[in-house]
Amino acid sequence: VQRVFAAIANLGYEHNSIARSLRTDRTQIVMLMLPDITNPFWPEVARGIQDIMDGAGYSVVFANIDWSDAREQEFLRTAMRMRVDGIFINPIHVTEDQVLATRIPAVILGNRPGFRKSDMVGSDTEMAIHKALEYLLRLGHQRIGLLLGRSEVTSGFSRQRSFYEFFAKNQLETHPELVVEVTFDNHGGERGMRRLLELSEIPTAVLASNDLIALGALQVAHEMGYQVPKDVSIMGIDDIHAASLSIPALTTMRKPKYEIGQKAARLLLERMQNTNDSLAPRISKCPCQLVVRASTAPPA
Amino acid sequence: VQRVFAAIANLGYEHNSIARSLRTDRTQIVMLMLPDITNPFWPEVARGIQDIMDGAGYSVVFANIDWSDAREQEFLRTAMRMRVDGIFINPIHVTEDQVLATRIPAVILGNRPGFRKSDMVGSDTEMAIHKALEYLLRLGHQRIGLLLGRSEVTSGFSRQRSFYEFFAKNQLETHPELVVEVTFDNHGGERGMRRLLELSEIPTAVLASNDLIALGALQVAHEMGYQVPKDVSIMGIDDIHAASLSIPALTTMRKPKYEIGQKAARLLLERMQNTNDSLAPRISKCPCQLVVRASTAPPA
DNA sequence: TTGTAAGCGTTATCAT
DNA sequence: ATGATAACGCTTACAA
Repeated sequence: VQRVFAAIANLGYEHNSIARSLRTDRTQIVMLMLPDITNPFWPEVARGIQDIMDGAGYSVVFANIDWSDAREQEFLRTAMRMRVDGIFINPIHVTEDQVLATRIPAVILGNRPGFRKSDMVGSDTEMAIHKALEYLLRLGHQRIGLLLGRSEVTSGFSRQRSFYEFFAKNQLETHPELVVEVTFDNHGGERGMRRLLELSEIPTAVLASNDLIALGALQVAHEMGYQVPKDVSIMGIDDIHAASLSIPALTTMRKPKYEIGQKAARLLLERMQNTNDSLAPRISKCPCQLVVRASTAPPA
Repeated sequence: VQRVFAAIANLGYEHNSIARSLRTDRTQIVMLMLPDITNPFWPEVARGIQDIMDGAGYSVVFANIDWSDAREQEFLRTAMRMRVDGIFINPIHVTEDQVLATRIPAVILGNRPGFRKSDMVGSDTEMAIHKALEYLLRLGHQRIGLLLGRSEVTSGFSRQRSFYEFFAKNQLETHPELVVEVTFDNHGGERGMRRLLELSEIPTAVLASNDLIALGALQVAHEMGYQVPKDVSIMGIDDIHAASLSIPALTTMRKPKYEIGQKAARLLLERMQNTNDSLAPRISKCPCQLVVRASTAPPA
């Protein structure tokens, strides 16, 4: 018997998980669908997911959607074909019905008001914006610009609403010309900041929807001869790695990326266990944390 | 018959690729094994790989090794268990024999002298260093520091050799104290740069093994009150996205990341077709390109 | 052309 | 306990 085992080991035999999957209808594979693997925000949540899923015996497979509608649809079908046991998705074009139609347990990454029957884990964007504006106000800023990331997804709008809510609550006057809608990357930040700095009266501080945008804004401010934070403060949201490397280093609201990943993984594991049981959908919004670095200061 | 098809479509039926794989012994899945999904270098080569593999009907699965020996071994076994049709790997601890033992067609990403029987596609590091040093020399720099990324892998050593070769060829005197070995991340760059700037006579230019290191160095130079590039020039290698966002933007050697991915994918496809045929191992080193930005200038 | 049956490597079930 | 056998859903080879 021992010799048989030895022989088995020597021949490099690996259990055929294909056959097992055919029999058990479980693949021990989950798919993580992301709009853009290039965005430095995701790798860390991916790591949180992986660390939990690994422990539960699952392999995590990444799908790179690249903001494409067709690819997102296609990967949803691929997930069905592969018979993956679960899905993590930051949905862009896809609707909740389409996700549910796969009949694969899924957890939504991010805030998607349209997904009411699904587990969802994101960060508390409203709170992040509130805290950020509060901080800028405390520094003495009154004239605050907003570089508002905008995509097909609704989160852009909710950010805008948070912004106006805060202004109303603090009895500050709003300046519509200080709110600029931009794409979610650094090009958007560059274009948006250029517009803000071409105003006759520029803002004393600028808050961006994410760090990529803020970094683009920083770059443009520098090019146009403005000193940050002396002439204008700039602040981001996310706390991606690059935010600590810029000069000046970026003040930002840190999202608990790793924890988001962990929490999502735990939700999916539960969901996969209670298969026929109708577990109520849970949504969790992780709190953000102010990280003060060098890109913000009191107005001149 | 049409009604049957309609019913099939409505029920969201997807072909069971598990059963097919069991029968055909092909999964149409390839695995991409990376040491650190967080490093902004990889996403773009991943995209090159995906675009080609997608076209050939393969799904690309990412494995995040996280620099861990155990995980690397484990994922190699997972690849066998999953019966993936091919592997892309940037190997860290794993030997060529271990990869060959899986009997899965593989392409090596990067330069690994130890892998003599495998297809390999990386960038021409020697040439990159040569071109970089040549450029700094042309600017008038004589006293050049080197922040040498160091890992278990041998590429660090070959970079060091390129460095000394270049100095010998140009009859420049070498200063051993100007060569500092650091880890491959921005912390390494910070620590290394601090050491260089604490020397009684600091270098007029610093070349780093990658952009992450260079960005860390930039940060420290700024903290310690040195102006870049006036007081000291800093240069990186890779041209990651963040390199264009730093202030000053980083001069660097651009590696053709997307093309590397494409070429690797094409090699793997060939290798998977000529299964029993003994195709000779091909190694390709993609040329790097100088990208001049704002972090380099003639010495004061 | 159309249809039938064997077989892929497991796991689960049912006898022994 | 131990061992034989059916079944998972597909592909393919062969028969009608």
